[in-house]
Order: sequence, then C-alpha cells, then structure tokens
Amino acid sequence: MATIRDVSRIAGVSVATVSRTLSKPDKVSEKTRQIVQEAIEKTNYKPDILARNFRTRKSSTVVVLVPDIANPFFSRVIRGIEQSAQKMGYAVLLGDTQGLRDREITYANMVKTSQADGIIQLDCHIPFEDKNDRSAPIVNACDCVRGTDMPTVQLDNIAAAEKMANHLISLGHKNIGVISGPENSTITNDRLRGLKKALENAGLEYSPSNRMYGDYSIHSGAMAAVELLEKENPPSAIFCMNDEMAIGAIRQTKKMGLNVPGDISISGFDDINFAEFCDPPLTTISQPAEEFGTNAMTMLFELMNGTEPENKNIYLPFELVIRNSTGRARNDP
Amino acid sequence: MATIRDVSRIAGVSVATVSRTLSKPDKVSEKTRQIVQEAIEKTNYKPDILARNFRTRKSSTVVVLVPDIANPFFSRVIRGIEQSAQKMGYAVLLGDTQGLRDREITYANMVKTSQADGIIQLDCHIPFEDKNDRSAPIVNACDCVRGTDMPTVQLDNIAAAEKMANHLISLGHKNIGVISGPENSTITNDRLRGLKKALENAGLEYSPSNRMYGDYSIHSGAMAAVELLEKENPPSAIFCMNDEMAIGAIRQTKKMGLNVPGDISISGFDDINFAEFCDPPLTTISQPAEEFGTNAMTMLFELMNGTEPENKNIYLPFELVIRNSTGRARNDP
DNA sequence: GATAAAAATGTAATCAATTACATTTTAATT
DNA sequence: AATTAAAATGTAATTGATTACATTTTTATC
Repeated sequence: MATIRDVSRIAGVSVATVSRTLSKPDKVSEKTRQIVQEAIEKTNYKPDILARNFRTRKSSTVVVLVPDIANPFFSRVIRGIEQSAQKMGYAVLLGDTQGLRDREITYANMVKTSQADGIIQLDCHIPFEDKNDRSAPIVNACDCVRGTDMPTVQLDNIAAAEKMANHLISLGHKNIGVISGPENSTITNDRLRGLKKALENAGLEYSPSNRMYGDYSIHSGAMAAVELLEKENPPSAIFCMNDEMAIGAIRQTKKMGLNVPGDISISGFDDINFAEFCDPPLTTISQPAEEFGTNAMTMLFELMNGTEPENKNIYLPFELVIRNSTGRARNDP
Repeated sequence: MATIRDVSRIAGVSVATVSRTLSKPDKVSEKTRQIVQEAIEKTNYKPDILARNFRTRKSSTVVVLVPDIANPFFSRVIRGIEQSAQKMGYAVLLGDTQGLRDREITYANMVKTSQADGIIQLDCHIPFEDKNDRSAPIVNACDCVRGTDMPTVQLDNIAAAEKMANHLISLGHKNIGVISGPENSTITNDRLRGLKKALENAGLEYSPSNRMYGDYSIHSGAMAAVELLEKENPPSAIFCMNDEMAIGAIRQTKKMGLNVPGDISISGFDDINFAEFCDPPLTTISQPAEEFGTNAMTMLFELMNGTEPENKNIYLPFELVIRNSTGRARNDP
C-alpha cells in the first residue's frame, strides 16, 4: 500500500503538500494540486485512516449500545443511525449488549480508548462505571434514564399509553390487563403511568394483580396471556407494552378458543412491520423508529463537535393506529 | 487520559515493561508486574487502542456489508456475527448497503485504509472495484456469489426449494406460482432451480409466466399475489422466496376473499420469528440464522490470521417446517 | 566465587499521517 | 526595481503504543 511519502516523492512535493491537497485543497495552488492528484492516482494511494485517526485523536466512529439487534424496532432505529452517520462521515460500531451492564461498559469504554468518539445508548442505563462520568459524548434514545443530563430522544410514553388506554376505555373496557416490560425500564414505567392516568380519569381502578411481566418477546407475551386469562375475573382487554408480546398474547388467546377482539381486545405498542399483518391486525401506537436514530445521531454529532444542542430532550410524535385487535367490550351496551 | 508514559514514570519502569505487563505478562517478573498494576490502577490507565492499532497495523474490527439491517433474517445473522466477534476480540462495523455497489465498495475499502481487518458480505456481489482483488480477507455469507474463491457460508438453496416444492406437489398442487426475489440473486436463482427440479421430477411443467418478482418486502409480496391471483388460470399454491413476501401474499389473498390454505396454499422461506404467528401460521424453510453469522466470523478469523480454512464452503442445514398455510389442492382427490 | 545461560528490563526506532512554524515563492504596491 | 504582504510550500515534531535490539540482573553450574 502506498503511503503519503510515496505520493510526495512521485509528485516531487513535501508530504505536507500532499496532506493539504487532500484536506484543504484551497491552500494548494491549482498546478500543484494537479500534480499531486496524478501521483495519487498513479500510486492508487488511499490515506491510512488509522494513522489519520491516531494523529488527529478522533476515530470518526460512534458506538451504538443496543439491547438486542434482532428486535425489529431497534433494527430500524439502527438503520436510522447508520444513515445519518454515513452522511456525516461516521462509521457505526455495533454493541449488542443483551442489556448487560458489563457489556455496556465495555463498549462505552471504546470512547476512552479512542476507538469511538461518541455513544448512542438505546437502553435506560448509564453505561459508565462512574455514573457521574461526563467524559464521553453520549445520547440516550428510546428507553431513557430519568434524572441525568444525558441528552435524550424519546417518546412521551405517558401520553401515548394514556391515549391507547383511552381507546380501550372508550370501547367499554373496564377490566384491563397489562403485559408489561421489565420492571426497571423507564419506558415500561411511563407506559404504566399513562395507563393508570387514563383509568383514574375514567373513574376506574387499576389493579396491580392485572399486571404481568414479559421480556418483550413473543413467547413471554403468550405466557403472560395465559396468566391473565386464567384469572378468576379475567380482563376484557389486554394492554401490551410492545407488539411482539401482543402478537404472542393474540396467538395464545386464540389457542384458548377465545376470539380477538370478540371476546377480548389486545393492543400493542411500536407498530412494527408485522403488526399490520397478524390476525387480527394489531391496534398499536406507531413510532417513527428511524427518526429516533437520525435524531440521536444528529444530536451526538453536535455534542462531539462541542456545540451544545439547543434542545437536549427531543420528543418524537406518536400515533394511535386502530386496527382490528381491539373492539367493544363484550357486555358493553 | 493517562498514557503508558505516565504509568511507566509512576511505576519507575520503562514503557516497554508496562507494555509487556499488559501484553505478555509472563515476560515480566512477579514483583514488577505488581508495581505496574498498581500504577495502572492509580492512574486509571486504559491503553489507547487507536495507537496500538496504528502501531500493530490491525484494527481488530470487521465490517459487515448487509443489504438491509432491518430485515429480520439479516439482523439475526448480524447478532451471530457480533457474538462471535466479541468473543474473538473484534468489533463489528455496520455497513448498511441497501444493495448499492457504491456503498459496498466504500465500506469494503475500510480494509485498505486500515479501519477494518476483514469483511463479511451478506449479499451476492463482490464488493471491490477490481473483481480479482484478493487483498482483503472476506467471507461471503447467505447470498453468495458463484464462481469466485471467496469462502462462503450458505444454504443448499436448491435442495431446500426442492423440498418445499415437493411438499406442495405432494399436496396435489400442479399449478404453482412463484413470488421470487430479484433476478440477479444467487439465492433466488437457486431456489428457482430447486423448484423446477421438483416440478420436472413430478412430470409437471414450469411456466415462466407464473413467476412474479418481489423485493423481499411484505408489500411486494402482496402486489405479486394480485398478479398471480388475477391470472386466467391462477395457481393453487404460491411458492414465496421469503417469509415477508409470503405474509404479504397471505394477507392479499385473504383480502380478495380467498381462504388460505383452503383455496390457495402459500409457503415462505427463512422461518422468521413471525412466521409462526401470522394467520395461518406459515409453512416455511427454517434456517439457522445466527449460525450463518458465527460461521462466517469464525472463518473470517482464520483468514485474517493467515490460516486457510479447511472447508471453504460451509453448508448449513435447513428444515421444512409445515404449518397451516399449505394444504391439499382444492380439486385434488 | 567465577562463568555462562537465561530472564528481566531499558533504549530508541517505528508506524503514517497532520500541522505548527519556518522558509520560499508569488503578487501587489509604490 | 524595491518593498511588503500574501500565498504556497517545506521541515520536522508529534501522536501513544509496540518491539528489535542492547544492556543489566538473576539464576544455575561448576
């Protein structure tokens, strides 16, 4: 592989001139530029980015911490990140963390070791050994930690859940079950708060025994549905905190001989690609997945360049998408 | 950030000794090791990987070229890659190429610029300007180019498609439609060959007019299904080359008032997570997605270390998964 | 304790680019 | 043509680790 020295020798100029031709061509005379360009082509020179990064102390790389890359929502977010990053000249390092703190820290440390310039964290954890560590540019998207000064890109999950709950309530549902995400997730807590708020406003009671925990997988949704449906006084509607669990719940419900939404309404969250195509099509909250990624990357870009983003907490819009998995409560007039 | 010099100063040893303590501790006496470790802790020293990579001329990074990260099959493959890479001490750079040659080349060039040590290509293109370029370690997985010496990890798509076709034929289907992938994909061509082979063996005719093209999206499957079902002599079964298109086709078929599989059987390919949960559950070919990733990464690792893998073309097993989207042909006794 | 061999440690070059600063060339002005 | 300012180019230091080679220390053997 040819180096900048080879090019400079062949062009008969100094390495500085070659370097400038590449990075600040306006500082080089037209004539010299031409000569250098020719030498570059002749030698098929490609600047060694590793050397450049080393010298300039930046890697032009961001690392993305994602709990599960195979989750269809996250994979869309990542697509958004990648697209923006590419435009801004950044490469994207993938850190599939499985939600494990160890792995998060390992990947986040890449900033300290100069392997990455910034971090996008899609889970609600601070990925540093020392929670007050401010040394690395970081943006928290999707599931965001509360009460830190990390910039965030998020949904107003309380409002979104409230909207969904109101939809169920308006259909006459009074006994609503919940298939929630893991206990310590901000997203989960906010969605629960939204649900409670709607119930309260409607003069209905929230019963903690109506809440089952899942891990966002289809399987866990099915398991949780069994628990809910075998209760003495089963709910007439199930509010699921993501689409996969809703899909699992629907399938389980049908398996148990019940009709959706005839006997029981089931709602999801996220509006993944398949939500529209399950049977019945899923009523859900749609979120602009890619935009979580593009916004997070844009904000991180500012952070990495030392400019403070004017809006440190971006809220993206959501939409209630009513399909056929929800309907009037059975005994509602 | 502390450097190796800071550590050496505090420990009262040379930088070489610090370096050795980290990389070849058995070359350093127990006593010195201890002193150095203390200094490392006191200074909270983390070796600058960028500097190390620069000096050693390797980045410990591989770049993955994927046509679409949001595709559920690919995202599982990538999960497999990430898991293996992590174990081997490699980071994974994400190159979402949208199947565009330009982007593939840009990302593949990262090896030339020392940003990556190797490439995993999940599409059936050679990602180099010069097709005969051998300078970068590369493994081709999933959709593989024919007639190159790139190592591959693939499915015997001919056999798999044949198996699926035989299943349809055994159900009495004689007029089988195809919703295929893009024309120039090896996967698509092989699956078509398998289908033809099965038809031939059964004494049935393959009619090119029964083949519609999709782009692996749900939507394109639905569009193609319309074309097939509105034919004068519509097929009684549709062989789809992936699950998403099958899901689109099922939905469209139902929309048109037909029953699946009562009126028409529909089969998929890949066995994505949702295949089991659509309605009716999809008959499909299951593939070990993660293993494409782990195998590719293992092979690439060998390549990057200069050892020739003993088996340069790995074939992974598949399985025909019969669910309810396929059934007996209508007029079959 | 002398000698040799082995182990431990140190010195300084090296990797390929960027860039501060110095020098030379060109252009502008009188 | 002399002078000055601006533009272009060159020189060499710099980045932080690794490592070949040199030197010192330790251990083993007689």
